[in-house]
Amino acid sequence: MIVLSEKIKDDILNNILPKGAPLRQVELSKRYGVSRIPIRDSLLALKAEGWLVPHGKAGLMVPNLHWKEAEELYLMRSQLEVLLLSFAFDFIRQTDVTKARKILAALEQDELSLIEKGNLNWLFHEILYQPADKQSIHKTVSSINQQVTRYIGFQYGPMGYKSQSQQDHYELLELIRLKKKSAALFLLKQHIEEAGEELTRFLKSIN
Amino acid sequence: MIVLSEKIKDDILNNILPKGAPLRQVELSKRYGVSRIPIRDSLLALKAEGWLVPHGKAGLMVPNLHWKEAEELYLMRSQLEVLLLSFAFDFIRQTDVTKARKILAALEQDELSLIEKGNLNWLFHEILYQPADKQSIHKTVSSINQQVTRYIGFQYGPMGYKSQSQQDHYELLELIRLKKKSAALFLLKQHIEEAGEELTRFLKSIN
DNA sequence: GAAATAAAAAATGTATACAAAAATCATCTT
DNA sequence: AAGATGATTTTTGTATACATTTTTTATTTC
Repeated sequence: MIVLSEKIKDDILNNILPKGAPLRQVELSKRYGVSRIPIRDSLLALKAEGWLVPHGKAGLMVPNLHWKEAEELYLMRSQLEVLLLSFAFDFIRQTDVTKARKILAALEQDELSLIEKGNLNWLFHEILYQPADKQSIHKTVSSINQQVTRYIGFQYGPMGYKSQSQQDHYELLELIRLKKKSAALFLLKQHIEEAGEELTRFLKSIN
Repeated sequence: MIVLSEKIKDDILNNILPKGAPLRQVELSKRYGVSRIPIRDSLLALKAEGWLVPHGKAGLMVPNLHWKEAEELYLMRSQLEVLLLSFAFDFIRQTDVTKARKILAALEQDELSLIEKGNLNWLFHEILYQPADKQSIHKTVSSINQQVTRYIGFQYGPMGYKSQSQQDHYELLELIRLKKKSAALFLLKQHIEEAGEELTRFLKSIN
């Protein structure tokens, strides 16, 4: 079985848990069929990762989605991921590109859940960053991307975002194949910034 | 009383807890005079924040210091903090500069503990970033700086680092006062990169 | 009727007890 | 003697029970 905190993350992503209201430990313990102790363990870990925020003097809650947070997450992504790609660039092998291409193919399918799409998207980027061999940065960026998945329901739902994003992905692989480093870095920066801007614009519009 | 996880952090910083060996929950519960439950709560939170890492199949340990991690932490600092300063720059007020100056004065004292010095150093930077009003980025940068404090024993101990750093700080305030934005951003970048390089060099030399 | 206070209820925080898993040690085999 | 196997001990993981804090509700006062 998957770890409890991952299950809770999924339920946050799928809007099963209420936003803005305190999560009740007994409720959760009934829902997941365990005692309050492992629930507490998970909640505290999720709090440390930014998935939950304090609610008043006691209790934790799922924070509401906010365009400002999305904007900042994408800002950090663009800064750190361009850095990772620049370190990785010369070490990306043909086999990496092949792996990345397979993920893009998998992304073309239609029967994917939001979470699966989000994971595949991150997996694609991850393959390109791995050769940088920067574990600490990678970990931070991974955590930021996890956070971004909270907003992904919008990205792949109401927004017709997918196609442009996929096109960027293919172009990026092509630039890597051609060893055009600065062009690749610029495209990646654009790709992330545009995704961030589009998402931010959308979030503003629905509030 | 300070929260338990903060107390444990302090003890990690002061090398009171063993590095590389699993932390035993019963030992810790005796040391801190509480049961294992709050110990577990703290350990899991610290794990999520990167202060502890898994030890084999079970248990957590304080990771050993490694130049590679330090290097990466400073890389992230330089990327994200320059970003924060660039957003903050036009909103930094005279009162902020005054506050920052006071912190620098406090840093001149000699009877400060390593942790106090580290905190004051971060406080100085934080004052300059606050006007950017970027809470998510700020939170991430704050967490990275917390991590950096693990290495601070070296920075302010064996290394004669302090004076150069302080000088940079004063110069930075002066550039802000003169509204020389790009010069200030460049100095900050330099300041962080040099600190990172010096620390990294030192860590390499002692291994 | 609104604000303040006190009592009740509910929720979180912690300790103890037990279950499951991991690590250690001794024994056996080759 | 090195490695494998199994028993023992240790350690972590979880449930239950209790303590403390927080929140809610009811009551009082103006």
